[in-house]
Amino acid sequence: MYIFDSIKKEKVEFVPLVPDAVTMYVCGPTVYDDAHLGHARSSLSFDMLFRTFKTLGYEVNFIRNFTDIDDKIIKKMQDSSKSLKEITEHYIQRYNEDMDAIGITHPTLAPKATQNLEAMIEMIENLLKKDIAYKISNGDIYFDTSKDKLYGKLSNKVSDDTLSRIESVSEKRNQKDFALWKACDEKDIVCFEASFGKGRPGWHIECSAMIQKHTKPVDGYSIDIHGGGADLLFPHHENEASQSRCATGHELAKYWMHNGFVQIDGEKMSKSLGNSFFLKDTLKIYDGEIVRFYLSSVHYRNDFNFNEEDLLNSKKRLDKLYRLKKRVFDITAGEPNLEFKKSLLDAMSDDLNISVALSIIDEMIVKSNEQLDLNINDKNAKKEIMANIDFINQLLGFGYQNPFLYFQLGIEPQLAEKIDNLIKQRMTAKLERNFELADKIRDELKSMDINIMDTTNGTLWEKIS
RNA sequence: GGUGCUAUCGCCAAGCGGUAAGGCCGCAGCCUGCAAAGCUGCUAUCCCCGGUUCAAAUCCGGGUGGCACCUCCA
Repeated sequence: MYIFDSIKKEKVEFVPLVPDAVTMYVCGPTVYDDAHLGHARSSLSFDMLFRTFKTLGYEVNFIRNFTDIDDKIIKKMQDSSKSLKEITEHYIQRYNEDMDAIGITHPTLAPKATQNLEAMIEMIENLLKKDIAYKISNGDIYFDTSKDKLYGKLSNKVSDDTLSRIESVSEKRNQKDFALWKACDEKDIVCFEASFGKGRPGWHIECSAMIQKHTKPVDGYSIDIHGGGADLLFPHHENEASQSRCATGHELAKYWMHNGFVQIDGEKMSKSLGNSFFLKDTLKIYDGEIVRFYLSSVHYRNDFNFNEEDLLNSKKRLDKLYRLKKRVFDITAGEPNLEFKKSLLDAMSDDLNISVALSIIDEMIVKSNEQLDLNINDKNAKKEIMANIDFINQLLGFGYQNPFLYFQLGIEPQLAEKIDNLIKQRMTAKLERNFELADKIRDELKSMDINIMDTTNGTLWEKIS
C-alpha cells in the first residue's frame, strides 16, 4: 500500500505500526448543520481508504469523531432555544442518514466530544503541570506554542508574520498560542466543571484527547493515519499534533492524509458565497449511489469541481456497469477473475488511484459484454462476471443495487404497469409486423422519458435521466 | 504580504524520466424491421520560454493563467 503523506509531501509506502493492522482517525463534522458535499467527499475518500485496507487484509480500526461542543452549536442553541443534545443528536442522525445514502461504511468507533471531557481535562491538566499551558485573567487556558520546538513542522507555517490574520489576544504569550479551554460563567449555557475552572474545551483538544483515550501508542506514535479535509492542516492538525506531542511525549500520527475541496462551478463552496450544497438537497434529485460514484471519480487529493452536467455524464459510466449486471442477474456469483481483482486492488493500493481503477472496470465491462455477445448462456462466464461486480462493490461500494430497479428509480408502480402494458402492445404490433404502431408506442414511451431496448430476454426499459 | 497546489483531446480525468489510460460527446461500421443497448474502428504531444538528459507531459529555472490555506470550515 502506498499513500501520499501530506507532511512529507510525497507518496510513501505504508508500514503499519502493528503488522497487519491499521488505526486511522479522521476528523468528523461539527454537528450544527446538515452535511454538505464537502463532508461527503471527505467521508468518501476515507471510506475508500478503509475499504482498500480491509480488502488488503488489514484489521482496521477506523475512528471518526463528532464534534458536539462548539461555538456554532452554542449559537444555534441561543437562536433556537433548544438544548445542546437536541441539536447535536438531530444533526448526528441526519449526518448518518446521508452517509448511509452514499454507501459510507460505518467507522469502528464514532466518539463524541461530550463523551470524552475527562480525557480532555486530563490532557489540559497535564499541560498545565508542565507549564506548557497557561491561564489568563479571564480564566481561559492557552497552549504555549513556544514550548514546542517542533511547532509548525506539520504545516510548514513558522514565522509570526504569516499569522497576521489570527486575532490577537493581548494576554497571549505568543501570537500562535491557541485556546485549550474557554472559561465560562453562570450566563453560559454550555459549561463543564474542571479542576482548573469551569468552561468548555477548545476544538483542537477534542481530537487529541479522543485519540489519546481510544488508542494505544506504538513505537512513538498514537495512530497510523490521521486524516481530514485539506483546510484542517493548519491550524487544526498543527495544534493537535503539538498538544499531543507535548502532553504524551510521542507523535500523534505516523502518516497524515488530506482530501481536496469541493468547489461549485470553480468557486469555493461556502455559506457566505451562497453556493453551499447540502448533500440532502442533492439526494432529493439523485440516487445516493450516483452521487457516490460521481464524487469518487476524481482522485481524493485533487479539488473537485461539482456540477450537474458532469454528474449526469458520470452516471452514464455507472449505467454501463448496471447494464452488464442485468445480463448476468439470473446467476449466482462464482469466483472473480483473479487478474481483474488484482489489478483493481493494485490501482487502489497506489494512493487510491480511482481513475485507473475505473478504467480497469470499464475494460472488464467491455470484455464481459463481448463474451456474453458470443454466448449469452455461458454460465461460467456469468458467474465470474457477477463475482467481479461483487468485488467492485466490496472495494469501491458501487454496483450493489438490483440492476432493474437501478434504472427505474422514482417510477411509481402504476406508471410501471402502464409502461409494461405499452411494451406488451408494442410486442403484439411487432408480431403483426405493424411497425408503424410499434414505433408510435416507442415514441410515446420516449415522451414519458422511457427508453426501451429489445434483447434476447425480451424488451427491457430504462428511465432516461 | 506569507505558504502551498494546479495547468493534459470539445467536456471529465490518469500519468510520478522511457516515448500520451479510461469515460462522456462526435463520426463510421456490425447488429436491428427501424431503433435502443452492446461490439468494432477513428479523434490530443501535454499553457508559454529556456535548461538538464541518450530520453521530459513527467526534473530544474523564468513567465502567464486558475485555485486553496494563513479566520469557523471537510
